[in-house]
Amino acid sequence: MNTKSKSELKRLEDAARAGWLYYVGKNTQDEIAQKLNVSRQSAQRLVALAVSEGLIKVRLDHPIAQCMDLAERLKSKFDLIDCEIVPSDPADPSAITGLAQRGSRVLEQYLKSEQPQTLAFGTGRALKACIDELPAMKCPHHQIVSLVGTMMSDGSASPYDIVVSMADRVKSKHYPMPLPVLASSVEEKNTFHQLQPVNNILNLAKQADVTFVGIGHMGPRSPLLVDGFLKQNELDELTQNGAVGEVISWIFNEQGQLLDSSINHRVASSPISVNSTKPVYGIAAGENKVSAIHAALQGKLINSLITNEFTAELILKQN
Amino acid sequence: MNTKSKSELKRLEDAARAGWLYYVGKNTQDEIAQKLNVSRQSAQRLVALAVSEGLIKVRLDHPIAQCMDLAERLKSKFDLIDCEIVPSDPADPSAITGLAQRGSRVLEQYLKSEQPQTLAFGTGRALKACIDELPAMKCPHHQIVSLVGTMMSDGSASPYDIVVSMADRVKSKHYPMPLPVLASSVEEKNTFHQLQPVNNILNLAKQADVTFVGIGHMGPRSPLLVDGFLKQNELDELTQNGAVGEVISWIFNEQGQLLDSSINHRVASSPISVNSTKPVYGIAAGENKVSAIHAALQGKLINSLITNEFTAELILKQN
DNA sequence: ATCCTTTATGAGCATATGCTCATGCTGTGG
DNA sequence: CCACAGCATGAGCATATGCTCATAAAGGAT
Repeated sequence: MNTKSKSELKRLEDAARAGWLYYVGKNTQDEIAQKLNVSRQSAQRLVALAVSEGLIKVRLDHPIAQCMDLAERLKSKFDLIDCEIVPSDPADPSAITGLAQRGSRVLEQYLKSEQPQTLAFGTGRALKACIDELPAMKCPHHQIVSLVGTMMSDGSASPYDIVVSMADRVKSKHYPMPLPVLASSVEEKNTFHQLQPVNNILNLAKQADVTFVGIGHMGPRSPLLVDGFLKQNELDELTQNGAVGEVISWIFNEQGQLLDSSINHRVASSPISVNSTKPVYGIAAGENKVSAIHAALQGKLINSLITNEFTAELILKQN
Repeated sequence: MNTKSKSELKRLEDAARAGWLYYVGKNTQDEIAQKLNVSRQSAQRLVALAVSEGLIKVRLDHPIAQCMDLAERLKSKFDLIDCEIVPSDPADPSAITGLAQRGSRVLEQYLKSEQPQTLAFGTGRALKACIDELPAMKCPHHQIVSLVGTMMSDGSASPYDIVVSMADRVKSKHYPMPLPVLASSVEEKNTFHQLQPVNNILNLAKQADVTFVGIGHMGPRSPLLVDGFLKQNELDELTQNGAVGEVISWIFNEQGQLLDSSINHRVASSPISVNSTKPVYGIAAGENKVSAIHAALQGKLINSLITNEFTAELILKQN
C-alpha cells in the first residue's frame, strides 16, 4: 500500500517542488519548467499531480467558507441544481432576514433576464420576505404565476399573497390562482380545476422556468394551522399518519412521499412536478423545519434549496 | 481600524465566495461570474482580492527529501529542538513567503493547544509575515508577550508591531512592551525594567512556552540601521568590534557571544534565556543573513530554526 | 537481439486568465 | 442643480494554462 517505487517518490517530490513554486512562489509554469529543467508541459503535469495527489491544500479563511462547504455537501447528497447557504445569526438561527436577502438575489437573476421567464410561487412568510427585499424593477415581459389558491375559504384574499405583491413590485403579468387553498370536497376541487382560466394557470405553472416554494412543518405553529386551513384535530390525524411537512399545501411524510389522506385529495394547489432541469427552490430555515426540509429533499419535492448554516448542519445530520 | 464599512464587508464576502469557488470548487472565472452574477472581469478581480486579502491560504504537504536532509543535519550539528527547511525559489532565495507559511504553521500548532500557552515574540519582517499567514482563530486562553520595546524613541509605535497584530488575529491576551527598543542610558534602562508592569512582562517572557525571533544582520541593510535604531557610525563601530548579527536587538559576534558594548548595555529587550526544553525559534533566510544565523546557532541564542534550503546549505558550509 | 506493450514527451490548439484603457457611474461639494 | 473627482465596469488583447494527439523512449518477454 505504502510501497511507492523510488521513481514514483522522485516524481512526487518534483511535483511537490513544482506545486510549491506555483502556488507559494507564484511562478508561472514556464518558470518552473526552467527551474526544474523540464518542458513546460511536464511542469504543468507536475503541478496537476501535486494537486491531484493532495499535496497542495487550499483553504479559505473567511466565515463564508463553512457555508460554501455545507452547500456543496447538500448539493451532492440530494442531487440539487442549486443550494444557497447563508450564515446564521447564532442568537437567532431561525431568522429569515438572511434567507430573504439571498432569495431575492436569486430571484433577481431571473428577473434580469432579457428572455421572457415564467416564475411560479408558493406561499409563506419566507417567500413574502424575499419579495419584500426585491428592488423595484420593470419586467413586463415576465410572467408570475401562483401555485396555490390565493383565497381563504370565505373568498377573502390570502394574507401572504406573494404573486400580487411581487407583480406590483416588478410590473409583470401575473396569475393569482382564484381558488381556496383547500376545496371542501374532491368534487369541488375537480370542478375548479376544469375551469378554463384555472386550467390555463396550472399549465403555465407546469412550464415555469423557475419555482419558489416555502416549506411548512407540522406542529403547534404549523402554517396550515396558524393560517386556519386546518383544524387542530385534522393536524393531529395527519401527524399520526406520519406527516412531517408540506409544500404548497401538499402534505408529505418523512420520506417526502405525499400522504394518501383525504386532505391531500382536496388540496387545490398545482400538482408538484419537479424535473432536473428547471430549478424548484425551497426556502426555509429553523430547527422545527429540519425534518420537513429533509423530507422534501429526500422525496425530490424540491431540487434547489435556500437555507441557513444552522439549518443546513442539522439537515446533514439527519440520517 | 477594524471598522470596515458595510459595502467593504460585502465585497470581501463576495471575494471569499469567488475564492472558494475558484480554488476549492475548481470553477473557472466565467462560471463564478455567472454564479455571482457579475462580469468575468469582476470575478477575476474578486478572486485576486481574495488572494491579496489573504483569505486564501495555500500549503504544501510533502516532506521534500532534500529539505528534510538539511534540517536533520542542522539539527544534529547545532543540537536544535526543531529545524524547518522550506524549498527556496532559485530565482529569489531571500524570499520570505515560504518561511512565513511554515512559520505560521508552527505557530498554529501552539495556538491550537487546549493548554494555555505563553508565546513570546521578537520583531522583524519575517515574523510579521508569519503572523500575516495565520488564519483567524479564537485563542483567549493563550498569552502573547513582546520581548522587545514596541515604541520608537519618540514614543510612536514600532512599524512591525508583532504582538498587537498577532493578538488581533487570534484574540489572545497580549503584552506589548511599553518601552523604546534602546534606552538612552543604562540608568534609564534599569529604571524602566524596575517598573512593575515591565517587570511582570519580563517574567512572563522568561517562562514562555515558545519564543519566536527574527535574526538581524549587520551591514548596509541591517534592520537596526534601516529602522533608525542605530546610526551609521555606531553600526560601523559595532562591526569593527566583531558584530555579525542581532537577536531582539542584542548584538553578537561570530561566535554568538553578546558584545560588551555600550549599546548592548542600553538594549531594553528581555534578556536572552535559552534552555533546552522550550523552543526558541529563529526565523530568517537570505545570503546576507548566513553569518548572523550561523553565529546565533553557535552561541545558542536560539535552539530552533526556520529557514530555506538555500540558506541552510550556506550555513552548513560555514566552517 | 527483436518485437511488442506501456509510459513519457512535446507540438499545437482551444480556452482561461490577468491586465490596460476608455467609459460611465456615484456621490460630494459648491 | 451642476460640475468634478474618484472609483467601478467591461471591451480587447497578450499571455498562461490545460488538454489531445502523434511520436519517442523505456521496459519486458520471447
